[in-house]
Amino acid sequence: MELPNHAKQLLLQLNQQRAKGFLCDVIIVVENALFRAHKNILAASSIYFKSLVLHDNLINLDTEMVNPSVFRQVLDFIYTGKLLSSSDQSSEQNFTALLTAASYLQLHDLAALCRKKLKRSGGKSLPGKPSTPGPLSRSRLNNQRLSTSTPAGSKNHYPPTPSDADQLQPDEGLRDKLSDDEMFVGSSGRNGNGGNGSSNGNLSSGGSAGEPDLGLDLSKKSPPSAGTATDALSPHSNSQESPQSASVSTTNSASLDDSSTTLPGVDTGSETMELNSSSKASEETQNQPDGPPPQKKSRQGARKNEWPKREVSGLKSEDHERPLVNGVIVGPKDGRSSDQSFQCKDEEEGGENGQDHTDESGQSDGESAGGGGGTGGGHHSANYVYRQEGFEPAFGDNLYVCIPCGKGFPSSEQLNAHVETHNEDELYIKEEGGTFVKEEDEEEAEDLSAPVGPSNFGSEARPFKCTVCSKSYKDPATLRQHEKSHWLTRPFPCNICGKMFTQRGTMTRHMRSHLGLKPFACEECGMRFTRQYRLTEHMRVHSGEKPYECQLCGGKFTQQRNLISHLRMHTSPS
DNA sequence: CTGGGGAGGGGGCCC
DNA sequence: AGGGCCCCCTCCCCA
Repeated sequence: MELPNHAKQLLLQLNQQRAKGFLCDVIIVVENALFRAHKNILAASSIYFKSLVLHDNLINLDTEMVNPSVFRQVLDFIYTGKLLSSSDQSSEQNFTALLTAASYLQLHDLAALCRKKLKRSGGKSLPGKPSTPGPLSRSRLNNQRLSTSTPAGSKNHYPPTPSDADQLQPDEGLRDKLSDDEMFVGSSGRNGNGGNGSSNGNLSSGGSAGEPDLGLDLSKKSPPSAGTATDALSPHSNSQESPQSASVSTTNSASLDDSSTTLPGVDTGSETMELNSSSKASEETQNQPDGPPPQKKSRQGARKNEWPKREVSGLKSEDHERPLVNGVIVGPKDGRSSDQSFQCKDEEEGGENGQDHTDESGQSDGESAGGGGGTGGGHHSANYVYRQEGFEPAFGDNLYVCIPCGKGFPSSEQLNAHVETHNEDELYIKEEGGTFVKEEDEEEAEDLSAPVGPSNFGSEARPFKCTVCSKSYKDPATLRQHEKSHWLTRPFPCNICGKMFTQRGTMTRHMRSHLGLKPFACEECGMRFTRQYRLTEHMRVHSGEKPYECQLCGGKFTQQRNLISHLRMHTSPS
């Protein structure tokens, strides 16, 4: 007995899950676009992927071999077995680029399809038989981010394979959607212009039309100096428009059960080439032993100049021994900052209690930040859930659901507005009995650290007082911002690891750390930093300035934090 | 081996 | 939204 459509339905489900980022456990970085996927699927489609995903949760692909647009098609193909080419993609160049990418990624079936297509269209410029990436290219391909820079100008040309570069033109058709401003921030090509200008208000807005439909764009600003392709990754945190779902633009929030539809995002009228079930190239390869293990990341080697030391917090390859839950490495690492479990946006997934992270928070050092949890139990009565904004396009209408009343809203703003109509008390973390357990702890911590009482910082008028902790603020916006720290559910999730934040800015900053985006460069030594403040601190290393002095021993320090830790030495009992 | 200092990095939070 | 600062963790180096 055999279920006729089993495989197809399964794939459909997987693809829908990919669209939502559900259970995705690997991120593929192509230039500055991120794609999430499932390791199993990738490993099943290519031995090359198989070797990559074995040890890494973050994979950088060679931008000379594949560009985001092409990779999107590739990923679609992997998940659907169909080659979807819309009108602007069916050009010969596109197939050539696809063929190059397929060869590079050892997607033999896809390569065969492309070759067939090119042959049919009389293409004369077939790139040679796919030369599987040998050890040489492999090492170059994998984790390219480890190199401190990409060849200048590389951002501007796609494919050229080493051997057929002359035949492969940069595919304008592919690039048309990828405006430099939107997609490339601070690549090496921008050196010298100080780059900051591009205030690409990237938090994009883009919406539909030119939206590159590539994963996350985390553009921040052009780095002041030499950048790398990886630098270019930039936060685009406006996840609202973020096209994470791009590759499979689900047309509605069809639940996972809804398997009856054809894949959303399949452009009607687009040409579809389907993979023959008989093709077996990949099958053969799958049975081969694993390829060489992906290159190990250098670990703290030359610390000074190893710039993306921690490309992906929580997704570091060293972490692969720790349990992986929904794409996020969990479990104790340093006992403090273990990532929270990926919080699935799906309503289907257990009502979002996504409170898994409470456990994590509980383990963490009890930092005062509201921690989204720590109240124990991991379940709370009031729960306002914001859909992960980055995936908004994938869900259609009413993506943001207010759990208590079940109403859906099309935007976080509307949900926010709605949430405020509820009794305020519901917004706060309560125990069953309604006491603010965590907050009490927080209060203490804050009181201890605060030189003055929480309600009177300084002498200026602070008329806006928090009803929970009685801190007061000058303006209502700040108060509202603060009050979010008391909310049960943090409204800003990281699209990559699912960690939740109370402030959007913190989340976007966090996202940059995933991507190793370091826009601030030291002119003296070239060292790069994620934040201006860090650069400022760092510059004291060069200037020799040590503004922080210990009143007890006269010791001087370049950084305040080191003075503080020094002071602890004086005050500690031992 | 250990303790202290220097420094990179992350998150929280206020402005 | 972004800047700036605080706090914490961690790693490396060195005495």
